[in-house]
Amino acid sequence: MLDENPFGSFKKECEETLKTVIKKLYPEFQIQKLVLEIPPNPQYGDLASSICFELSKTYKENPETLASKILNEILKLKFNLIWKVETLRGYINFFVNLPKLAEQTVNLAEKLKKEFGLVKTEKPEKIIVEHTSANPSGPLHVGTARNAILGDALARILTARGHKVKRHFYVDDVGRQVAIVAYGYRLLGEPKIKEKPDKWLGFIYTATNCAVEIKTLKEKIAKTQNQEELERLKRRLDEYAAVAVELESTHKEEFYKILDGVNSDPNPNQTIEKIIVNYEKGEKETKRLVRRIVKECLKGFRETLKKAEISFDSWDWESSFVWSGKVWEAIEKLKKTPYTFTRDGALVFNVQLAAETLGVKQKIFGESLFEVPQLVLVRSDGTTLYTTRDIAYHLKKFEWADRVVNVVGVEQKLAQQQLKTALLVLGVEKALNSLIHYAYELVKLQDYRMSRRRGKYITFDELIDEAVAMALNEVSKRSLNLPEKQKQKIAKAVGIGAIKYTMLSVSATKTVVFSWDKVLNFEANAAPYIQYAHARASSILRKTKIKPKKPDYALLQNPLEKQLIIKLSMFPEVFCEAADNLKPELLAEYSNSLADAFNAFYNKLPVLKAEDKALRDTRLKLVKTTKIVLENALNLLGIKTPGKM
RNA sequence: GGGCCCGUAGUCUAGCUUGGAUAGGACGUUGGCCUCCGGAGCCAAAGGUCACGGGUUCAAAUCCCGUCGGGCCCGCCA
Repeated sequence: MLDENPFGSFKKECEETLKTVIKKLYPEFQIQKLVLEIPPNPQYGDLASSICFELSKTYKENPETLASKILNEILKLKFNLIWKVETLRGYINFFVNLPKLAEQTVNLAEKLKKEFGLVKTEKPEKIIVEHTSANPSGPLHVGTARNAILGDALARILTARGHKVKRHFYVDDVGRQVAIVAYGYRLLGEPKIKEKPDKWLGFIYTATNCAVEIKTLKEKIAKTQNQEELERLKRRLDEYAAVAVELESTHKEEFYKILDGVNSDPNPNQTIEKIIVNYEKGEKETKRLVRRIVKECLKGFRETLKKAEISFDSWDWESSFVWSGKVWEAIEKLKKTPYTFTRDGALVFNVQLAAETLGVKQKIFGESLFEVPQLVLVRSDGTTLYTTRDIAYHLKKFEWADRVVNVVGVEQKLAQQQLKTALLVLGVEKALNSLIHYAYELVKLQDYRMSRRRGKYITFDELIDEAVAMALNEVSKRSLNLPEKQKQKIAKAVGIGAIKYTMLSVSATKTVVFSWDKVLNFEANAAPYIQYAHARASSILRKTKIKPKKPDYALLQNPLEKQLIIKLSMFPEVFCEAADNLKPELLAEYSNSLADAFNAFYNKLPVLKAEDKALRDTRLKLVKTTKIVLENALNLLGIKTPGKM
């Protein structure tokens, strides 16, 4: 691995050097940690250690004296990638042998090309990445887009690391939301679907839900005496009335048909529940209706995801785990443990007791002493709940997988913890460390909260279409002589790249406040900036037929060249860290800083018109390496790198 | 009531796991740069009580305790 990681080799050498010397001078000193860090200023070297501050505690000498003693010993050793070592104010500063580092990096990149930096793990695992898994009752929106983009990047990164990765989409077809759509669709007389199906079904969902809410709220208001409660109900009714006005304006005829249907139904909620129960039973007519709707919705999802170049290996239907009896098998097994009991006809899982008995309470739920809420597994009417079915699903996942990464919103944290506990009860021991909830925060809108129920959301389609249109406009301004088809291709790469970068560059634990301005401002967004750096590198390489034969890396003396070489040499390390810690944002940030280094280099130093041939050849090598690294890095994030833009 | 997450210039954001030298970057603002490989670019300037208060340490944005703001969860919803 070290041969494939130039900067890592340098770091390793610094570590070894320090260890050797400290062991010699202070044999009894236990090195706790030997962290080498990148100094704040290049004049302090390329890597530095503050170990002397640590030593000074034990040996009561001041760090500067210790540093010079250590330096004395270091200078007796032979170096490979280390060029020189200095001390300053107690720090030991290592300077890299730049020509050597450059040569190694460039040669590796030339040899490995698309594989450069993608260092393979020593312990390949079978990993399932479950992501997106949007409820099939309406279109993907900007929130699920964040999920899809994160999940897709994680899958790409883990695959590149040498793991066997499968991407799964969990189709949540069992449950209330889909049942509501089924109800509404039936009220409409099951018409042929004309527009994009997920969008159309999203309308039916919102309209039906709205009609049911209005009816239910009116009934409650008629019965309520409590003034405060009455006010609350009236406010909600007003909200849904507003939603109704909007729905009426888009699909008037259909909306009234649904409204009338719901109003003439003596008990709509009961009708919806009946759909849920019948579907779970696998009753023929309900099955036909629901499956039809969900299939249509998934068609819409696929179309959207295809535009974003996000694909899946498996679509796992929740219902299949119910019908195959797998859910009940799991329930029966849990029933036999001491951790379940019956309450008011429902089957309840005592998560707290199970976690404590298995000794995993702290590990799963943290240090605090709080009482873990119990989990209802089976309703008193005999139907199952989401998390129950998820248990069966995960038993299946772990039959194949060594590790399961679930890209699921942070609001489901408790459910994921309860799920993990259940799996441990059922004997899936690897779930303890290998069931990973990759939690991400929600995407919010500036003025209002997104709400599927109220039909207030920005769809992934709208987002893509707007961004691509905007990009096409920009491309047309700049590259007038390109054929239309190529312009469109570039616009797609730029527009979608901008969306993906926006989602990937913010840590998953932070809420994203969505604004059109942020995504569509290509000046501010880093994706077009990075792609531009890549296009410039490509342009240089396009313009020359020179195959640099005799580069001389000692000629690279300019700080801008140095900065670029160091950045390039760090790519394998950044990649490994991103992959092993599931941190795509590291690659986003890295790509941006590499583009910075390249753009600065490009602006100041001529490549093809360099002062002499050897220098030209050497710089050409750097350009080539930059192109390779930018491609590899962005590719891991699912972002394209067009040669022209 | 309990648990978890977030708080860094006017705005957005990195760094927090593993404490280290001058807190990186972007938008916006101000001022420069196309006889030179693509100006979606480059250079420079201004802008910070790292929410607040304690503590640990030679050293705290980073670790610990507390406070305040914002969010999420604690459903026979998903």
